[in-house]
Amino acid sequence: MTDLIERFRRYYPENIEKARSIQKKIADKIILETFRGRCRYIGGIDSAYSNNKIISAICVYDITTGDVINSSYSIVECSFPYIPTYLSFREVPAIIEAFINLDRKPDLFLVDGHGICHPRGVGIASHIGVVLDYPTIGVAKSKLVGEFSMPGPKKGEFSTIKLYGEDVGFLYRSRENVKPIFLSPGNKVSLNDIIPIISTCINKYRLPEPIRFADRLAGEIKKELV
DNA sequence: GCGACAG
DNA sequence: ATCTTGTCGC
Repeated sequence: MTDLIERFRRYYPENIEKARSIQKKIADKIILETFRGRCRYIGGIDSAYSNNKIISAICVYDITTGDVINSSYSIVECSFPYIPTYLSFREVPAIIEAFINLDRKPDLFLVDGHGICHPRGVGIASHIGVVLDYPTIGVAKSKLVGEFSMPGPKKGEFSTIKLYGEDVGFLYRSRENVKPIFLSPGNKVSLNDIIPIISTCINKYRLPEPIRFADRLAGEIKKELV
């Protein structure tokens, strides 16, 4: 816990100018090894905004029952503007606080946004994965960078996303005839791990269940805020 | 210089 | 992300 706070501070810039060098330090810490742990409780992380506040929510989903066994959230004043490729500095403070508020920690996290599919290999899922020292997978709804072709129209079809000539993720058709989602490793998982893991928590919707629940929770908190 | 650009 | 009603389609 004190380690967590320490890592959070070490990787948080004092100003926008230092954000880029911080990202490079985080990138050096990313581990892309095969995930060996249990994969039953999957956490979903998503954020919502209200005025100048960020509401981050976490829901822990049990893939064997389909239930959310625990959840938490935090409300934090925005301390960083939204700048493409620097999204994580805006949301990480609130996410860390929500994580601290979470009683039952999951086996890994699904984060709303990209992982290593990022210009410097440090999307929000990777940033959070390094700060929490946790396995994370990035699940984004739209493109940031990379080259790819569209996957087939059937559920489960996918294509590879390349960046600087290397494979960094997948475009995954999570539901028939629906716009595919962008998947990439965040931290402590390999490229080959992510589709099998994601498929265990996709039901009848485009986004995986843990993220859908987190999205809904953040939205509810936002409503009660007024 | 021009276009692209997670949430 | 957010502002927003109805509406077309499975």
